[in-house]
Amino acid sequence: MPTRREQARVETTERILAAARTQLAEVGAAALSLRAVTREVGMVSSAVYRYFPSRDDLLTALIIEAYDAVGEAAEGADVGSTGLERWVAVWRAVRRWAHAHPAQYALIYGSPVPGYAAPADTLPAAGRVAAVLVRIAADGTGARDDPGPAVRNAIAPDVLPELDPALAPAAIAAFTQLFGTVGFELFGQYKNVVADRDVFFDHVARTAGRACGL
Amino acid sequence: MPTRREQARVETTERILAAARTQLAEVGAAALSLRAVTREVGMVSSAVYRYFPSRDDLLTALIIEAYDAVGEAAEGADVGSTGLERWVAVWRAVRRWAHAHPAQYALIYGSPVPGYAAPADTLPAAGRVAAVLVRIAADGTGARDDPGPAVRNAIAPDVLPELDPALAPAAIAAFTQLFGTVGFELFGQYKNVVADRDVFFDHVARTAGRACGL
DNA sequence: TGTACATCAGTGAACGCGCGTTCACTGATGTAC
DNA sequence: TGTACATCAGTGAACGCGCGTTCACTGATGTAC
Repeated sequence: MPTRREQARVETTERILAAARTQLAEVGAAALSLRAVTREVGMVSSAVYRYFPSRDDLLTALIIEAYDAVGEAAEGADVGSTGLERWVAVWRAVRRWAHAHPAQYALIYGSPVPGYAAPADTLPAAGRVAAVLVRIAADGTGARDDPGPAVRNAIAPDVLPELDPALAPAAIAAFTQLFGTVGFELFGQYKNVVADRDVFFDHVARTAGRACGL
Repeated sequence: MPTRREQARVETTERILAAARTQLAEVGAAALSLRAVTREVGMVSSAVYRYFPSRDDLLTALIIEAYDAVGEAAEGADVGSTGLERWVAVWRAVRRWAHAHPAQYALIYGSPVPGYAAPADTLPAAGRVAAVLVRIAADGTGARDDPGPAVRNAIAPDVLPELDPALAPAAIAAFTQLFGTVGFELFGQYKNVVADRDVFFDHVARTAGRACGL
């Protein structure tokens, strides 16, 4: 059973992270300020150091949180359908999450925060969406054309062990296309270019899925 | 004939922009500081206001500069070959420019600077790379499959007047794929995933080109 | 060509502001006997 | 169950720092006559 202290610590940590998320949405990662966060929480600025040893550690926590959140969204959408339907459902879930949390999306898939180097702790969480897509592609039954040994060997060995090596380049290209499309939409590059983004996105998703043998 | 004053003004403006580019590479757009820029130029901080009315105007100038620079790189590569070769040459030029100028790339294709709204002045420069790609696709002779009226209508009208409407969705997806791939490479998402990025990139470029009827 | 005035680049001081982090402290909570 | 001590969350003051922008000024450059 957790002591009162342990309980309070968990709660306060969550309050700090929530305030940090709000700050993130308002001013972005580069301008995220510990003082503003603690002000919002209602504690004195130095108190945050009882929870996070520095600003960078708070950023790292936010990054892991965000990766886990998209990852969960993707995993949660991977139920109840098969093949191309299943693939499109996951794409849509990622997109929906991004639209609901643009600042967190920018934090993990946008330009890196200068002067901040993400530690290795973020890597497992970062791979969750890709893992879902690869799992779906691995179950595919459609046509797949082998890009040849040169391209196959361009992919890091052991990165997608469950997947037919001939499919790996297409899978990584699809992964890139997913985040590229969502990012362009979110960051305003489709202004005056793509009118109906739902339809366009679904089209891109299906095209990428077919290229992955679905 | 320009007066000494006019000449000096042009030179000083260029020195300020050059210092701003250096700053951009060091600390990123969000942290770019007028004081640091003027320090590097060797003038007093208030002097910059003779050249740019505010920090945001300096940022705008940097953005337009960057769009023009990639645009020029793309246009400069669009010579001496045809079809898929020509397409791949332009892709490579964009990638090469991005690798040479990662901070400027992040400024225009990365997450937007919070609190900064790009004015309409940036739009013409922003379209140059896309214009080159569309020109190449319009000359294509390969197979093209029509995605159907629903998807065709998802594209904003008049955005690509020179292009077969059946090709427009593929062209925009290709455009997205180009900047998505370059961005992922630059921002570290391919770490431990793509080993030979030259080969992978060329493969993606060719695949996208074929999808655009090349 | 020379003079009188207007323009404008750059200076230096000042404004009010916010930042990350350290440190000695108080008082509440938890633990061992 | 009660007491003595240890742990630790949060305080408040301070550190040294950098920021964007304004303003009155000096002195060089340009223009009109």
